[in-house]
Amino acid sequence: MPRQRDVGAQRELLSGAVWQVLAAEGLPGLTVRAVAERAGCTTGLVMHAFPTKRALLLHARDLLHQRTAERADAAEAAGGPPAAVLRDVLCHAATLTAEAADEARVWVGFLAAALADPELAERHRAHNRSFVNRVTRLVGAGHPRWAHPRRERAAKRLIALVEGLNVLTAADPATYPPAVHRDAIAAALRELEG
Amino acid sequence: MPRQRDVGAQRELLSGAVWQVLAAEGLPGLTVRAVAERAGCTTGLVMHAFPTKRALLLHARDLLHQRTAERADAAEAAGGPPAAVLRDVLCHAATLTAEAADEARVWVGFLAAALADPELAERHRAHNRSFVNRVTRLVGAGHPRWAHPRRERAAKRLIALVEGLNVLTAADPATYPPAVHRDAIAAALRELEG
DNA sequence: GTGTTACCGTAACCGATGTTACGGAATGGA
DNA sequence: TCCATTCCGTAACATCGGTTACGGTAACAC
Repeated sequence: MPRQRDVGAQRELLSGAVWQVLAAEGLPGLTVRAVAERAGCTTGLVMHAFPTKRALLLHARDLLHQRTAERADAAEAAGGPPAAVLRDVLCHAATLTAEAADEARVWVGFLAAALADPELAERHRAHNRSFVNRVTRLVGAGHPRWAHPRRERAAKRLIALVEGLNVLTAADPATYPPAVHRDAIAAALRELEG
Repeated sequence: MPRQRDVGAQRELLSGAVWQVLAAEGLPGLTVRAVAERAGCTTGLVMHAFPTKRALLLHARDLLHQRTAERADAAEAAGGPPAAVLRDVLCHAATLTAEAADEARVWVGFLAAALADPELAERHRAHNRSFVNRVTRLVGAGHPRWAHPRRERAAKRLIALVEGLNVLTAADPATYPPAVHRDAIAAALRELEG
């Protein structure tokens, strides 16, 4: 039984390379060769770790979802008053750091790819809906008297605001610095409370 | 002097074909051949109307900007109380119709392309900034006492909300029907007035 | 140390894509 | 009617991208 490999670790490494390429070169630059180069290997390893390029993209998409969900879980687990938890979760989804800016560019790349790939689109919807559910729950924690539809509408507004800022920031960071994100989130939450 | 052509009309036709391909096939499907087929011609005409594929994209992008600006101008020209004008302009930017849904998908395609093309990115920023200026002006019409920075922050929040909804709707129209757009715009404007 | 076996780098293949060059066809004037 | 000239479809070219197949190489068992 000769040398063994850790397929899971390889796939995570390659998914990370996918993110880097998407952040640096955009969707048109996302080739198997570019991913291999970022990962420090050749296309041979890539095509042995994944049956096809689409499988690589799907894995990278799912892993991104998982990572962001973990961060949101952590923000929730920190506890505190409902309004503060909601604010923290939204801030973790916003573009307040350089890494978050990269992530926003990656997110746009995946979104554009999803508009041409039903399976990728399905993952996108599943991810976004689970985020809507999370924020709906957090809104409900601060407003127990509100009926579910009202909570959900408020959640969708909050998410749209944050994702819109992320998308706009991806193409024009100078116009949408972190202060704009913070101000927008604060204003939206103020409206929710008042 | 043999047959003459209307180069401008050809370019507009081809730009329309670019939008159709982008809406139907997404950015990966946007090839010169696909555009030619949509336009009912061959790649020969395309490459005679534009020196290169990038020039075609830039023209299509600019034309899209121009059309949306014209619609906003029309909404403004209709007149009425400042709050109503602002609401109408935002509603024209939102995804309330099937054509608007196509447009949102096209917008995502251009955005993803812009993240890999500095010139396309420059056009995107110019367009978005002019929209920020427009909305800032409309906010100011309803709130003459507000200083410019406050108007601009409010405008950026409104635009982020609408664009976020558009982007999310492009991938998941069922979760973000027109009613959600209308509700979000109404709530944001209510907060602005109150 | 040696043999066996899984791993992966190399390199080729094939379709697709942007771009170019040529030639036929259609138009407007003489 | 015929010609000259512009336009654009055809088809080829070079390159690139995803995928595949082969062969060397490195690790583990004995």
